[in-house]
Amino acid sequence: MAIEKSKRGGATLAEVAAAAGVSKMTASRVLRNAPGFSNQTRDKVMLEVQRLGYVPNRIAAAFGSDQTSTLVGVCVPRLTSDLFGSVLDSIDHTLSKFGYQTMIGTHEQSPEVEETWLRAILAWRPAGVILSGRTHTRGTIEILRAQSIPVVEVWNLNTSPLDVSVGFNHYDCGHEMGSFVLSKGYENIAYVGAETNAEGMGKVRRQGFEKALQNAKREFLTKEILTDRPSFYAGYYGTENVLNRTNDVDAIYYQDDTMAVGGLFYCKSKGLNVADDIGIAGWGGMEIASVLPERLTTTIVTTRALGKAAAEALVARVRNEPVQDVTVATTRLVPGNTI
Amino acid sequence: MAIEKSKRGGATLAEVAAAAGVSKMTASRVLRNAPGFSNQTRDKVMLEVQRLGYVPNRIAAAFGSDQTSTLVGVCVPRLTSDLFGSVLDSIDHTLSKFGYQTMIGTHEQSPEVEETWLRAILAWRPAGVILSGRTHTRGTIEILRAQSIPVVEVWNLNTSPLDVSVGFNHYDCGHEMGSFVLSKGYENIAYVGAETNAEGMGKVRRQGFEKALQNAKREFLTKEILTDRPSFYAGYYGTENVLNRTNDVDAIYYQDDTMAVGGLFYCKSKGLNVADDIGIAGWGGMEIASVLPERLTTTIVTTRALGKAAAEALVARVRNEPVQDVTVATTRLVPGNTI
DNA sequence: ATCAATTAGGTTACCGGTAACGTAACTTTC
DNA sequence: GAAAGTTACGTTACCGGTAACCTAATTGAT
Repeated sequence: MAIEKSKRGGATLAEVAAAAGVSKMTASRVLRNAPGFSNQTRDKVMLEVQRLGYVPNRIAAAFGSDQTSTLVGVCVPRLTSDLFGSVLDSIDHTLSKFGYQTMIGTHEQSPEVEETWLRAILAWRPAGVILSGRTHTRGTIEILRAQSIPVVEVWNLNTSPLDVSVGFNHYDCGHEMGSFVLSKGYENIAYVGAETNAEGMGKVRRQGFEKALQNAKREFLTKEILTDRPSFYAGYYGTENVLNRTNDVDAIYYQDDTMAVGGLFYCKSKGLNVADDIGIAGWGGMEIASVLPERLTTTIVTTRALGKAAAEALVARVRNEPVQDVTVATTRLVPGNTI
Repeated sequence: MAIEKSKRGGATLAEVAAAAGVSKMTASRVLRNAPGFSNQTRDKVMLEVQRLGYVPNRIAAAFGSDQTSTLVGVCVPRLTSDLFGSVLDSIDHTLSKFGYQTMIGTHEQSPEVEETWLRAILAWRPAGVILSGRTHTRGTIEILRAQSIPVVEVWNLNTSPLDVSVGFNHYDCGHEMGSFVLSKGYENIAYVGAETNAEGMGKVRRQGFEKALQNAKREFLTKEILTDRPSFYAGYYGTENVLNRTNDVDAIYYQDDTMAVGGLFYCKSKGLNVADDIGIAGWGGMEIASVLPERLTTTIVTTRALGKAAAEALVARVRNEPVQDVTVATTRLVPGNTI
């Protein structure tokens, strides 16, 4: 049974008000729980709302009020990632708890795609936007400034954010892991990552790691950065490339845990003894690690807390409440037995 | 540098029109590429659009036209799943190509949560909604019917859909896998799954599998259905429970590949010889399988094609073009060496 | 050359709420 | 007990586009 499309919707607020014997304005106040009506009036109005099956019209509401909606635009690199998925899920849950609706977009690390998305989203006069790009185009920055709209930059920690930033300190994550790997006696360390359109935060972690190497008068023996999105297979393949290139590598730092796990399986398939023959370190604390025989050395990140903090910061900005400019979400290096 | 919030936005269409020396209506026609203007006029208008940095106001547009927006609501079980993430990503890409914006929600298999989400979304007068719930509340069905809005039910194949259905035939997936596992000589088969609020489509696959067992005068030796969302560890733990319960099991059918992989690692950790001692079959064709030493026997599903088909079906419904009521997305049993 | 069809515009009214303001009845305060 | 709030409404105007309708000029066909 197909439902036919009809332009005319259901009851309007005016009809509800008329049926309840009050003015449109009073009915509006009841529905928004704005002050200025009695309990008796509320009951009358709500009865008619029920009886007529009134569905509020947020388009008209957004139009008629202050020209901003309860929509929030959220743009993440991609949806097929447990990490970003978890952040987005947490953002959406938190926002909806505050009465906002989430409009999504993906940019695959391309600032240009982010700008295109932003232009489309701004036409909806969102209450605010949450971005996750590492860098933004000049156009993105200009239109955000012109629209003077609350912006939360999430995922990466931006010390001079457009507006508010909630993120992980990727540099420190890399640096801490670099120091840790070195402290375990590894000397010839490679990096394996994957980037599609532009550099994501994996690069920053790599730079942090490199800094730790520099402090020990060392550098990456080799770097393998595939033109691909991070995945198990990308880690597998990248490791194959690295190990075919040189036999001297004794440890690999991976862009994230999916790639690390892929690399782990490549090493095992070649009969290498993980940790002894080759050390493996990842980032992200992904769930797969919980079932592997090896305990993966990685950095656990609090994605749900990050999403919640980002959404709460945005709501606070929208409400003109004081907000901390920069919030660091916690990360924790967890030594396993792969390093 | 924080951006201050201001209520007054930028230029309006009237200002653009005045600057270009035409009427509002003509400017509107240019921007929507509606017929009725000359090239010369378009150039004049577009010049002012650029110069004034005009951002179209879709809220006003939706309000002033036919009371439906270019918003589409999409509600999936959860965002932390490669499978659902991939479907959502594909839906979003396809919709945005057609000029629609995606508003998301998650229901965690709870029809009541889906209804709550739907009520909030309908206030935005979306062009249509895409649902993924296996069942809907009476309220959901009633308000969808009352609003007479295009609805695409996705993921599961619904032979009597509310409106349009695009999905996998989960029952056949299960039945096919059941027949396959039996054909390989396995006799004492267990099922391991995970459900949170309510039964998802895993149950339907299980029923299909059970039908195949019944045809061979058999049944599941035991079923382990955890109160959890499917995950690697849930599969690991569920397998532990099953194998602790009985020694007779010679194969396990899992709700999906994440659980199957978790189970695979449990079996290996106990020194079991996969395929010989215990067969393992999953569903979903998830990427992790590409790096495992074992080739997982599973059913590959075309999530991107599913999302694209669902979005295209929705757009066609919105445009009142003919749409097939029920579309089956392809699935393919891929024999590996774990069965 | 004349009439019909097409093209390029303009005019008017309206969508469904909400902000701002006004007002009458009731309550509190000194 | 009168002035000063407070409460519970109603009235008016307006948000920024678009549909529907109308007009004048141009083009095409017979």
